[in-house]
Amino acid sequence: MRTRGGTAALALLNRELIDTQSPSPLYFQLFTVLNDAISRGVIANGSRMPSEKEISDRFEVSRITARRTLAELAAKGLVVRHRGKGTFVQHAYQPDPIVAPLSSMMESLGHMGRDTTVTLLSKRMDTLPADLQEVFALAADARVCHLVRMRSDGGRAFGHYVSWTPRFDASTARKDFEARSRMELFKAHGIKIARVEQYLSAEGASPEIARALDVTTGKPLLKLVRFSYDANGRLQDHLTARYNSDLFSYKMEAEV
Amino acid sequence: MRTRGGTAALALLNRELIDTQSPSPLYFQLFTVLNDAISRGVIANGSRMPSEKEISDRFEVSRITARRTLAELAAKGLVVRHRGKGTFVQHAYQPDPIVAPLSSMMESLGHMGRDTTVTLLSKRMDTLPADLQEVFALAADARVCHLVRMRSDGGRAFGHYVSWTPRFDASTARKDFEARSRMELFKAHGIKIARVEQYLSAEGASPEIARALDVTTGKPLLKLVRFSYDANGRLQDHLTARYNSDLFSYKMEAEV
DNA sequence: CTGCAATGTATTAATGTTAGAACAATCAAC
DNA sequence: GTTGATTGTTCTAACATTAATACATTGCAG
Repeated sequence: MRTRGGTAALALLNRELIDTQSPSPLYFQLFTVLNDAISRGVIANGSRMPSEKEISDRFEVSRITARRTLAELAAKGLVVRHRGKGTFVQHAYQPDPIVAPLSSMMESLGHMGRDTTVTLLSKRMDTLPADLQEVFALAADARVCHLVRMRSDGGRAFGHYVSWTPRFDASTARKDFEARSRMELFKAHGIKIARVEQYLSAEGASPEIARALDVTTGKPLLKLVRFSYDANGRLQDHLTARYNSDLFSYKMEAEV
Repeated sequence: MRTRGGTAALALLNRELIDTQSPSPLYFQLFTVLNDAISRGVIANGSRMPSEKEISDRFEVSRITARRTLAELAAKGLVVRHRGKGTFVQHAYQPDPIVAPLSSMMESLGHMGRDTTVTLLSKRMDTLPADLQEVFALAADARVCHLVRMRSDGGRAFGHYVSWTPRFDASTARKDFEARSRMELFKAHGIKIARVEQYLSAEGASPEIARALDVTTGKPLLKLVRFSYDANGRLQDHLTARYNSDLFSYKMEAEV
């Protein structure tokens, strides 16, 4: 589906990707473009980056801007620079992005032949945010189990989950949330999910989520919102997942 | 699924949404936040915006920055400002975002009870970009039908499509591409699609696509890439769709 | 009319971004 | 060694962003 490290692919990195009219600094736009290209493997690990002059010519920016861009990449550790030699990608490289089947429950990340781990970032009983109170049809002061989790692959976080589950209580151990699947936890709490509704969209990373996923604020993320209902049509769980789409994408296959 | 114009929803617009450390100007981050809030109806049409002072307090920015933000919104025509009175949302309001079923072919936008129209932006026979040459397994100099289309609802563009279809030729009229469904066109050209593969991810709007969809450059878009194969497993069509997720999202429902 | 809230205007200042230019230092190829 | 390419350093300059402060103008409630 995609080439890796081909010089031809570099041709796709052109002037069209940055916008002189945008209020966002040029060096930062360029940084975003090259950062993504490196972390997706479009520019192969170990290969030479375009020189300051090449960048300044190709993207029609000053050498100052090209230089600043490479300096930011170097500061982030994605490239190393050597006077007289050039700039080289040095990137703890990750394998192909994870492609998950968009199945109904999608808690089946295990069977992708990839070991992913879950980290519990926060767990507390709290009142629902205003926009969820009506969909849960609970009292405004009801305390609901609120989880923030993160899913990683090879030490690199690619998914961020925020969930609200009224029937979960404070008793469940932290380890259970990390080790046991969500479906197991539902079952353990006597919750039977009969129907799920999922919405897919895109959203820029908020500062908090950007920190968790180690991306820049505002980076486009794939967003999934899932409502899980029991047999009585009662909402039992609300999940908002956000994925770094450099590392993760959903796949759907169908015979027609 | 979402509240509209509730004052409670305004509480979600807080300091957490902007990032002082980001190289992107504060006024522009704030503009993005408020722009999205307005165009999604979180701040209702006709309602009063927070005053310069309220914004400057809530987001912890100077009045200058708050002012600049409101000025940008006014310049874009989303709000009107009156000295002594305040700033008011004046927005040709669109109804609820389109929610499309994520079915295998998804050319069935018609049955959402919404009239959407397709505009052909460009049609030409051209050579494939480097990254597609290998997946199509065609000669580098082969000329393939390249379409750029746009889908709108009520005059507002929400989807942008780029497609490559070797079997399409120059003979098909522009009107056919706008009026007839993609499946009909496939059939008319003797193409039988047997299997599709779709990938969902997120991507920032490039300057070109930002213009077409009337959004700011870099705005997170929902991206769908579809490979359509015939019964022989031969790739017959490649489609890249990008959606403004303020106006459009995919929905999946499943009984468990 | 008065007072308050809101936007409009102006000034000053610190800091960041972008560009252009010149020169130094390093490396590799010849 | 010489040459060319590349990064490193140092200037100048123009412009944008952000903040703090003060004051003017308008609309409205009392």
